[in-house]
Parts: sequence; C-alpha cells; structure tokens
Amino acid sequence: MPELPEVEVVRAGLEPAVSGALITGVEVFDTRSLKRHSPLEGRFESLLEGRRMLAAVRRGKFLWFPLSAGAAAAPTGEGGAGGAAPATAAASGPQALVAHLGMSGQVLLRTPGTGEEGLLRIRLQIEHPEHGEFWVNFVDQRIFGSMAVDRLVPTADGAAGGYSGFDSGRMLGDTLALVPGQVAHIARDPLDPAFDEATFLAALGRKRTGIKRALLDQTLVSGIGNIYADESLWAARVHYEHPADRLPRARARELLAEVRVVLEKALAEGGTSFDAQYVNVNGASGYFSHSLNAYGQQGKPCPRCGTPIVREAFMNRSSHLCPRCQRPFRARVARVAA
DNA sequence: ATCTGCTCCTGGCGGC
DNA sequence: TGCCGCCAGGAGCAGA
Repeated sequence: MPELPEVEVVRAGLEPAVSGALITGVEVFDTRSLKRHSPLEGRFESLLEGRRMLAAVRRGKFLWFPLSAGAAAAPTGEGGAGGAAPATAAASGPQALVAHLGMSGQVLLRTPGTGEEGLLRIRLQIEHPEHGEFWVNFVDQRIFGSMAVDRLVPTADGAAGGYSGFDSGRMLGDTLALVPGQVAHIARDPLDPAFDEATFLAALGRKRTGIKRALLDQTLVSGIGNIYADESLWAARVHYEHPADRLPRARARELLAEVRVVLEKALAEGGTSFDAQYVNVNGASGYFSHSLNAYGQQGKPCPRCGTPIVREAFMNRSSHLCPRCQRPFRARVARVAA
C-alpha cells in the first residue's frame, strides 16, 4: 500500500539525512527482511559498513541509495558447493542499498537511542558530516518489504535511473544513469520526466487483460497500487475490468492524465494513511485519505453522481467503483467495420 | 510468450 | 468477553 506518493514522501524525508552520510553500523534483527539480498553479492552488513550513501533515489515504489566505492567486502563464500564463489561478484562496479516497503514497511529516521514501537527488522547507524548521527530504522510488520545491496546497471534509455530530488543529482555523479539490477525490469513511473507516454499507450493497447490489472503491472507503468488505481479509474470513469486493448487511445490518455493528477495530489498531501502503518520518516501520517473518492468509500455516495460506491472482489483483493459512472465494458457489434 | 493466480507474513478487528 | 478466522496486498514466480 505504500504506493508512489508514500514512497516519495519517505525518499524526500531521508534525502537530506542520508546523502553523504557514512554508515557506521548495521544490525539485522530479522534475516527475512533480506530476502532480496543475494549472498553472492557479499554479506549485507559488511557491504554497507564504512561506506557512504550518495543520494536517495526512487523509481515507482522502489528506493535505492547509491554507495561510495569504499572497501568491497569479501564475499561470504560459505555454502558454495563446488567453490566457484566468484570473488568478482562483490567487487564489480557500483552498488546501491535497495529498499522496498512492500505492504507495511516504514523507514524511520531517529535520534540514536530512541526505542522503536513497531517491528524493527534492520537498523543502520549513520553519521552525516553536517547533520550528525541518526538511526535509520527499517520497520516492517508483514515482511513483504526488504532491503538488499545490489549492483547498479546502466538504464536502457540512458536517462537518470530514477527521481533523486533537485540537488542530490549532483552527488550522484556517474551513478546518475544507473539502476539496481533488481529494479531494471520495473517501468518508469508516470511522474518521471523520462516516462515514454507513447510506448506506454502502445503497450497498454496490446494487453489482453483488464485495465486495472494493467495499471498494477509494474513492468508497464510503476508506482500505482490498489488505492490509486481505484482512484484514477473513478476519476476517468473507467470500469476496472475494461479490456486494456479495447480502451480507445484517447480514453487511455485521459486515464493516464488522471493517474498523474491523483498521484500528484496525494503527494502534495503527504500520502495516504489509514492508520499508523503508513508514515513519513518521522512517523507522521499523510492526509490524502480525506480526499479519497472511491477507495474504501463503499456505501458512501459517489461525489459525482450520488450513487453509492460499491466494493467488489478482484484478484484476491478489492476494487471500489461507482456503478453508475463506471459501467462495465460491453463488446458491441462493429458498425463501421471495413 | 503471455496471462493468471498462488505465496510470502503478521497484527488488527469483526463476528459469533 | 474471548477467540477464531478473515483481511490488508506488492511483487515474484509457477503453472496453464
């Protein structure tokens, strides 16, 4: 549920404290939070200690922090049956600390010594040259989120790997047009200046699936989750099961425009929080939940037409829609067929 | 190849 | 009141 706006709130909050900060200590309290970390890369803690984070970058719902070159830690080659443990894996090229919040992850910036109420999985102790010492606490109730150290690879289009704020772009230097290997398959998000609208619309037009499924497909467009998919579809008056390949190009373009409006509005309001689960780096909640028109509004009147919003089962989760504004697609007999 | 649906995980809360 | 079971769902991957 942390979707693009919530993750961006976290990124922006971390940026000033972590950019240029030295990692002085790493504690992993639950190794399940390292499920995206490949042991071939080296030991997570060893890879981080003694290195600096150069910036805070985001693409869609993924966050990463490019690392200074520093001492490449020796890979913990144990368990290497056959002994082909590649010493090159850990030492090759630039790396980044990657974070994904999953469903319930939080990254909290704390004064050293502060206790943590939630389920603390990983703690980084950092020291910023100007701002001093902090604890970066990765809290995650459901452990769908994770942290990892991963190699950075060049972006396919040569553009910046993700959004890193105005100023930290400088600090990124030659790591600017790189993206973590495990994020490379994730599409750019609709707020990314390098987002290719024509390519997206063309790909959408080829998808033989429902439009909401397509919006949630992070390889097509990233950053959208269940909340903002429902909100965007409501705003564009599109039914969630409308076949993606049958949505006229102009309607698809309108939908994309609504996606951007919804994401930007949520971002401006600090993200959506229903409870203490979704918070910024200081633990405070956002206000967008007061602006929801469809998600979670079942039974309440549609703000546009007054018809009660309904909630329907969808992919082991739920969809919220106005049954009057968002009519199901019905294939019609082609009238102007060639 | 493309699409669908299962799985990971735990706390909160609705309902009986 | 107390407890059971449902619910939240991002993303990767297995299987169709």
